[in-house]
Amino acid sequence: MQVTIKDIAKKAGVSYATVSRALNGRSGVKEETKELILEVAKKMGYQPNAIARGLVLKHTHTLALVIPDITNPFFPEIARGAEDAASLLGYSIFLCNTNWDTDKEKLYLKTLQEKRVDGIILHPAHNDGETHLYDFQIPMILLNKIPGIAEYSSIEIDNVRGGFIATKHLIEAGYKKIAFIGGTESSPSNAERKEGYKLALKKYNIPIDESLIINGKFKSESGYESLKKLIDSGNTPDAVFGGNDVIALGVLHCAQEHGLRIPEDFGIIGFDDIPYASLPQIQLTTIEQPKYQMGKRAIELLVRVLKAEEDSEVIRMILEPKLKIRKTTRNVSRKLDK
Amino acid sequence: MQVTIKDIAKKAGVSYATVSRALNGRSGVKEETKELILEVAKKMGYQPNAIARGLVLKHTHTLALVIPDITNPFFPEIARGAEDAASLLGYSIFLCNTNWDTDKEKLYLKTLQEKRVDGIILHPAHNDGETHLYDFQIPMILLNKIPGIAEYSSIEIDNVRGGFIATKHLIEAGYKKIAFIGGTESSPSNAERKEGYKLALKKYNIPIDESLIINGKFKSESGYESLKKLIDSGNTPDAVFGGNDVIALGVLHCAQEHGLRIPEDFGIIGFDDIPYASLPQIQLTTIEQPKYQMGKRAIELLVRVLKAEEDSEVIRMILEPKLKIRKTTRNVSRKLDK
DNA sequence: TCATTGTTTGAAAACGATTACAATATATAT
DNA sequence: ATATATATTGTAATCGTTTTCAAACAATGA
Repeated sequence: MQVTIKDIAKKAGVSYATVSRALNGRSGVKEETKELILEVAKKMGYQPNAIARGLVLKHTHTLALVIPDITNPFFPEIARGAEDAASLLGYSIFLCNTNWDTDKEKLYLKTLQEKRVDGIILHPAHNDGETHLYDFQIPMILLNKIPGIAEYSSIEIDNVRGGFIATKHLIEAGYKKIAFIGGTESSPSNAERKEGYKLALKKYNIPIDESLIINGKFKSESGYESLKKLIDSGNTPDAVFGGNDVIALGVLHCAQEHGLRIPEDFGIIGFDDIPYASLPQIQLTTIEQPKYQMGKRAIELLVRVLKAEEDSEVIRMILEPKLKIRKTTRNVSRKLDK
Repeated sequence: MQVTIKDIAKKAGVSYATVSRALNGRSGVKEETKELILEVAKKMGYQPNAIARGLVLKHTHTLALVIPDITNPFFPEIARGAEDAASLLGYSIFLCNTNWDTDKEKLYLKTLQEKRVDGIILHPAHNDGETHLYDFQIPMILLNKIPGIAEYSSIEIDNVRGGFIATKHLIEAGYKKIAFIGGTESSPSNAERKEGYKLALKKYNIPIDESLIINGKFKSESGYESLKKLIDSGNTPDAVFGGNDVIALGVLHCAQEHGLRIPEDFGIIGFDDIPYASLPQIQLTTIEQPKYQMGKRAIELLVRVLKAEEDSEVIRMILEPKLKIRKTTRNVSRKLDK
């Protein structure tokens, strides 16, 4: 049925050890024999069996990408970056959606261990209670750090800085009453972005008004509701920094419904730069996360630790967030022109 | 290093055949011994080696999803549907992006063969020149049929019907001059949607005006340009059926820029129902493809043929497109109310 | 010609599981 | 107690590779 190395050996009249050597380009095979073997292999349609090879070599050239949900617009680009890098380096990738469920995450990690993947890149479902990560056998790098688990390398972006830049942009564009509408309070990235927000206000000597800081969920509806509450209570801000783009989109929707003129009287900035944000009909100003790069770098880092003989040290790679000015905030330079 | 079945056998004082039997719940092991073995295995932290198992069993419980580009908003839901179904059935999934490149597709198919995946679900990069699919060894099911390759089962949607429904909706909403702005002319799905468009016009005795049928690319810019040309040449339609949502979005953008009142004076319908379409700021009327279902069904079908002993026959599963009326077309029922 | 060296090759063990078959232990019937 | 059937266990082959070690061969120099 399946053509094996032995079949080739028989037909070529050599031992299968020689065939293996020839096929893998090992030295110590006469050029002549090698050519013969290669030809026979081709003629017979030989397909090496990676399973058998994996068994003896103890690696599979397979990696896994474990993320919450590929359907979330934040992840496809990461996945793409990861896959491009992996395929370039000769690795295949398992895609695993945890659906933000720690139990499913555990389960996946278990199967991945059984399937002997060489390494894993994981975006944890939650940032707490990830105790199952402690005694983990397989090299792993984290997207988003988990506070308290120091043993894994990670790729992160500087959320504090991102929050700072976002708020600074709003201030420089002349907005005065700037609200922060965030996601889950327990999420570290949310906390960090908020910290950046406060930092910027402080730097420009703007008092921090806690009534303008709202925690909700990383959902569009949450952004919508939060702004609505602010407006209904007569506490309408003239700009908001959304904890992520999805929230900002909800905010935008609400603002539009209330007839606020954007960006003239009301500015909105998000975070992530998901594909939606750049749609001509949306044009959301936001902080870009280098998503493709995150995926790519994560794989490259992972492969580097795989190749390293000794236990490599823990590395934290911090990527820079970048301001993308579009149409939901006043353009600073235009303002300066006046 | 790694705990094997032999280690367990030694510690439990039995042969490793018995261990294997106990671990796999095979009959013919005394309850007592079985419990002992299970306990020892647990205590030693045994992780079965799927590679070794795969070698003898000749299956890997691994599938692959080969698609053009996970970054394209059409695919994440398919991927999610596929993965959910697969994980429920005990399979893992390789994610492979061909980037619309037949060579890369070929290469992936080769590695997947070497890695001995049990089956593949493939959305071909192109619908022609896929000759490498002919002598393929591994069970495969196609997303989108390839004309002329009859040997594979496939999951499709009825594009002709989708095109028909879309156009019918436009007609019933009272639009008179309906253009079709399509994607790549060579793409079968495009041709089929166009056919549905013509069918609907015929049914309502509307003459087909070839100047209102435009072929371009499946890109937003293409939709934008195509409508612009129509407008510039004084041939402005009062509605357009876009070959897919991305095109329709480009059309929408152009229409908005030209101050056309949507949906009062100008109607737009797309195809696919990508996530963008339902954004509150967009609200594009469209034809929904059951993307999640497509992924799910594809996996289920694939697994069914894997489990079937005999060569199962070729199955074509045709899914139904569904009209999603949103805000870029007049609502039919409202019109009827008058 | 013979020892010495370097190249090619082959035999066999190993990777970690499953399973057919044989062997042993236990239970049942006479 | 003996023969027979049944339940439990062990031995060894197998899956398709890679690789160590030793054997065979060819080439070189004395």
